[in-house]
Amino acid sequence: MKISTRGRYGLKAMVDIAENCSEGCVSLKSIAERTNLSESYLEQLIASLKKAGLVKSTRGANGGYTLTRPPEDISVGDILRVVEGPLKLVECLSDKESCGMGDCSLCATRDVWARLSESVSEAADNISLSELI
Amino acid sequence: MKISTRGRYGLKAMVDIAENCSEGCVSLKSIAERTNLSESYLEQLIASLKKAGLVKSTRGANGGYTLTRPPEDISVGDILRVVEGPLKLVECLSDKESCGMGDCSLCATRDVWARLSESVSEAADNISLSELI
DNA sequence: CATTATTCCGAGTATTTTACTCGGCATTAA
DNA sequence: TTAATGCCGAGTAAAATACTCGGAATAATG
Repeated sequence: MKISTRGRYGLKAMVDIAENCSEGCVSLKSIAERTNLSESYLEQLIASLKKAGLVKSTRGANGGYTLTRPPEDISVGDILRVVEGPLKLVECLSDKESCGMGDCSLCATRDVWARLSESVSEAADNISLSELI
Repeated sequence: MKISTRGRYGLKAMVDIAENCSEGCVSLKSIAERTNLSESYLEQLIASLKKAGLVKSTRGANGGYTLTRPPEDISVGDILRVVEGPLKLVECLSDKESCGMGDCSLCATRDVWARLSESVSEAADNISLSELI
């Protein structure tokens, strides 16, 4: 039960953007340099973040990325859901069809996963990006 | 960020044992039949649970497994730690060496993972096996 | 207008992890 | 002695992860 590099790098990238976007925007290259992460891989992650509306971009020379909202309005949960997918510890909490035949709401253990997932989710929603800079 | 089959099946198996071990012990085969999981795969998981002291076995004909403690004294956290490994969302919380060079306690995001991990852990420790039967 | 810095896009690939399977030995009840 | 079980170690197929790469589109700058 680990967070993948998408989650780890994605959060690092967002922290970096938040820390450096005060004047204009930050280029992918500079993010990669500061965070010491692969530029091409970061590109993918930031594409997701952009699609989800957490960052916006300007193209061309001097282009780059900025946050769309102030860091206090962006939670770790917002970020993780974008780069990691739903904060649910088992598939069947997001997708009812996924638990094979039978009604998975009858499964004794399902409620366990729901409670654990809820607890991560809540914790993640209660940490804002502004706390990390 | 998903629980693997080890976690899912492991918990199911423990619930099954708890539900059926009242008179003597339950065989691997019967667990596999009731839970509809692969016998040989379950064997591995139960081996871990045994090694960790959550179940004990008797060999030979009529053998099988039982809990070592009453189900109210076994938490979901106990079980998950055995089959899934430490309930830490990133490696560097269990193994300091794992975060490459540099002191990872300085990493701004580390505390995030610590808080989220703590929150899963706490939730898991507060659900006992007896609640699931 | 040419050049350069940048984002954007889609596809491809190597590595790692997961999720198993299998064969055979060891032990014990009947 | 036989049959039912647990025990052990190794092997393997599939899936997911963690990337890389090449090139097109866009915009500032000289």
